[in-house]
Amino acid sequence: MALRIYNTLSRTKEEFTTIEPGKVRMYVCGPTVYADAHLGHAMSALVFDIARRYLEYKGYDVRYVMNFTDVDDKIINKANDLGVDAFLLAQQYIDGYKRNLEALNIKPATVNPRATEDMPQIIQMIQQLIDKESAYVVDGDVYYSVDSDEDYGKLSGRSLQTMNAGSRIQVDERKDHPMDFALWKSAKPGEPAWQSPWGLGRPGWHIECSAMNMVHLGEQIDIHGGGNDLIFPHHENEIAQTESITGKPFARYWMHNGMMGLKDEKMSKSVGNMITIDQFLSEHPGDVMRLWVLNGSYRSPLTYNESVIEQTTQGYKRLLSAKKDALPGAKGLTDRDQQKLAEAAEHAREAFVEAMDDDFNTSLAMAAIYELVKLINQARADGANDTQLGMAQSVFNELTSTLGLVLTEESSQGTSADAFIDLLVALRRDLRNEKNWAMSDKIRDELKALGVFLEDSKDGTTWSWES
RNA sequence: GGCGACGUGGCCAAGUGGUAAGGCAGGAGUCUGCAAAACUCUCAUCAUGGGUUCAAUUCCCAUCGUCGCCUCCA
Repeated sequence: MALRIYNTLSRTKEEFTTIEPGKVRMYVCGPTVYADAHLGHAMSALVFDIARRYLEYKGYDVRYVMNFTDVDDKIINKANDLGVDAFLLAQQYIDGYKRNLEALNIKPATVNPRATEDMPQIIQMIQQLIDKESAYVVDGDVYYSVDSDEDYGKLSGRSLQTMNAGSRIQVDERKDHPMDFALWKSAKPGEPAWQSPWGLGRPGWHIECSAMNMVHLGEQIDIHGGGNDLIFPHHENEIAQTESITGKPFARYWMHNGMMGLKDEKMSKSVGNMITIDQFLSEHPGDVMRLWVLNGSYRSPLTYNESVIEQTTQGYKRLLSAKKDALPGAKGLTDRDQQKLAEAAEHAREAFVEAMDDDFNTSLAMAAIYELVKLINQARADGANDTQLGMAQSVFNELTSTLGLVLTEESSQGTSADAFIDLLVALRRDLRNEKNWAMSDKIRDELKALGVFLEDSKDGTTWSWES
């Protein structure tokens, strides 16, 4: 069964093949680092982490590049306001973002380039564009000429004729065409600047990504990802720049995730309606964020609200239930039932793969996992022993970890408390034997208030730290 | 104004030309001293109006509504 990916370029699902057999060159647009990252960034990072993990599960060797845009008006303005160095300010947010990604169990990228560290390649590419007459210099600024590119607009489905540039912002009179965009901006006082053939200045946003792709992945890549708000103009312009230079198709598959919304509006730094990743993770496990993304389609928008997070948390607890041990008095399944369990687990794996192969249909893949949860819990209720459960649980672990779920219970904050809890549970057992329900319930309630969760069964009591 | 996406049960959300996965919540049971968990059973005709078809939620058109992009943005 072959993996199919929805390609924004063709607006259809296409069978996935790579430039180099067994290897995937993948680039994902990372954030502009001038503020704490919010849930929209988390969504995007999770979507592509899941895609990457699945590609690796399929046996691909993935070279995964996620950049940081670290030179930009907003960073410069903020650094100037604070009176700090822009490069260091960016570094601070980069560090914070990396901590966020780690907390969300997002695998580290193979490389995290930052634009200011690939300046020679940026300048070289601009020069190549000028040499090919795809770009022109005006007073120390360099612009890309959209008229030089006959298929400009192919990603976003826009034609130059129908685009009404300048309808909302003023067009710079010095540009040949209103849609021409800056490759290089001459330095203004108080801005970081680099020496170039056109004088001191700094690069435009779009050329940075083209250059980082070139340096870290080469002229042609397999997958280029990012939020769908980047389709135009950012990715359109990346294509124009890179293909004008190489004359070859740039990325084979363009993948775009849907936007994160908050109260019927896109969550964004500029609108100010955002929940930061830090805020979210202070109240919820990282798995809940990931599960929320997995519940839907990566190309569709996601709208934040408390009740959906609550629902997701319940689903998360259900997943956790599959990992529990056999019941204390488990007698073991018959060989026949054990065989049926093994077959059902295998079936779940097949359903999972089939779902993921269809453009990463995580919603369907989760349905397969929930089926497996039910099977495991049924088997446990039917008396399966740990070995028998373990066979199905290993499939469960394989599938959930492919999606990047961690699913480890918050274990004891300090193991030193465990002995005391065991002692209380033992005392409570005696109270229950004496049918002292009032005292035993009191212990259970008060432990719960402390975050310790007791569950009684006819074979004894188990306890865990509640998350 | 242009381009694109979407509208499925109380909520989240897959999906298909032949009468609708999964999760949460709800209802009824099993188990249990109780609670919790788990398990069993139960809960929709797919925005509206037309059209094509033997048959449409799935295709086409229109209407209404929502969202994204066209400006920095994951």
